[in-house]
Amino acid sequence: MSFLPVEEQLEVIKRGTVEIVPEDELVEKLKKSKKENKPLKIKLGVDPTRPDLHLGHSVILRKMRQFQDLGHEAILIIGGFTAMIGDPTGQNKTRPPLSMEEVKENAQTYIDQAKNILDPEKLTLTNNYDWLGEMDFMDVIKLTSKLTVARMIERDDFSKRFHNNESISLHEFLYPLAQGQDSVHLKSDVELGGTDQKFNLLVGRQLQKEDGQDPQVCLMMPLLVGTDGSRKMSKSYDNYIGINEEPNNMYGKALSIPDNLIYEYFELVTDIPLDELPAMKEKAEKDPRNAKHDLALAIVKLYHGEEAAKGAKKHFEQTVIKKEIPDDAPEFFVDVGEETRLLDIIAETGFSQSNGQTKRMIKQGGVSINDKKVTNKNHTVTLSEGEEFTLKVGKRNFGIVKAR
RNA sequence: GGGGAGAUACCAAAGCGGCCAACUGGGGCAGACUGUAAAUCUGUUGUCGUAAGACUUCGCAGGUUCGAAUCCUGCUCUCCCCA
Repeated sequence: MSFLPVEEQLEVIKRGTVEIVPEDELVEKLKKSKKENKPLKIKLGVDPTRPDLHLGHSVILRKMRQFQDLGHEAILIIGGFTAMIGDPTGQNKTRPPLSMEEVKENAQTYIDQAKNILDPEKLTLTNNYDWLGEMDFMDVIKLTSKLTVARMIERDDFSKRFHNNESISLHEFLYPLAQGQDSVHLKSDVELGGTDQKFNLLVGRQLQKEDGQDPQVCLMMPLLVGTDGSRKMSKSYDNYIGINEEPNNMYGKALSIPDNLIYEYFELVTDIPLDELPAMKEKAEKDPRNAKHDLALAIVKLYHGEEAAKGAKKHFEQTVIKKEIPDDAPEFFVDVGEETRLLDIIAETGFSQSNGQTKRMIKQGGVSINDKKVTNKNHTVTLSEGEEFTLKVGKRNFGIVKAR
């Protein structure tokens, strides 16, 4: 295949990118690749510890996809070996190491999900266990001699933990070296990572240089801010939008982001064309309400298709804006003529964690039957043949209860 | 190797023999409001029970006591200082 002009490639590559270190080397590599008609090796290491991918992960995976579309070679490294060490990056705690079995399982789920974003046909998959597992103690010691302790504790998260009197296990220091060794092994041209990975990516550069290789270019993507608008998107903060999430949830969550994030999301997690971005930016400022609906629609469409996206929009309008019962409310059944406690019905639906919580919600006016608030926590219902009612529990749990 | 400090509910952090299911903040949940599942304000926040109440929870295992998150013993883990 023939490559696009370097300028055009660069434009795509720089979409949403925070930093390219160093940019001129990237330009050189692109020129050379075009001239020799040889794709660049784009490396992305992933940790198979958290199998549920969300939009935060998608930022980097999408960048990887863009490189694929430009004709370069995407190499996904499953950190099988490194996961068994436990990556400390961005954590304030030591991560528990995983077993071989868990790694395999997680890696598979990861890949299955990543294939929603990457082009599986053009993807090279590797596992760093294959080469890191081969190293003997001497090799490891030689590797450690290439970085000083002072340099190591420069790293943001290490220095924070160090100053907060939190534990840092020695093996965690080996993580950046292991990751860097991956680059040496693969002779990667570019490594992708979040801004929190900068240190690790730079170690890769250094090790490649020492090995006499042309060092990789480090490309940092921003950490996507989560739906809470303040912290990075993460499962543990519960501010994430999962890529496997149900369309309705996905849509609603997308709408809950603060207005000032609308544009960023367009740029980083949707595929709207580059030349439409400026118009979106303007819309996000002038008409945030509609821009956000466009965004939610675009996101759901990306993972579930157009139909589902429209359905999610409708669902949202019904339940949240008009506060009506959605078309797709699940059904529950009670026995005909049997006096049944509402408490038990709700327990059946799974809308509440415990009877205590249900009682609390009733007390606070969070439960209604046919749009009428239930005030008595011992409320009972008796349905005759063919009778039914709509049940609302909390903000967004709807159900239809029928006699059986 | 020696000395010291600490481990409390989802997180942070009070409590230091009964009034503790445990102050407070964050988070969560609910209500009001809103273009929104945002922001704000208010309420609420172990499980079971109609209720009275019962049960489980304060690192783990035992013990003292009428009674322990609080006292004692052992264990595990973490941090600091010295070597």
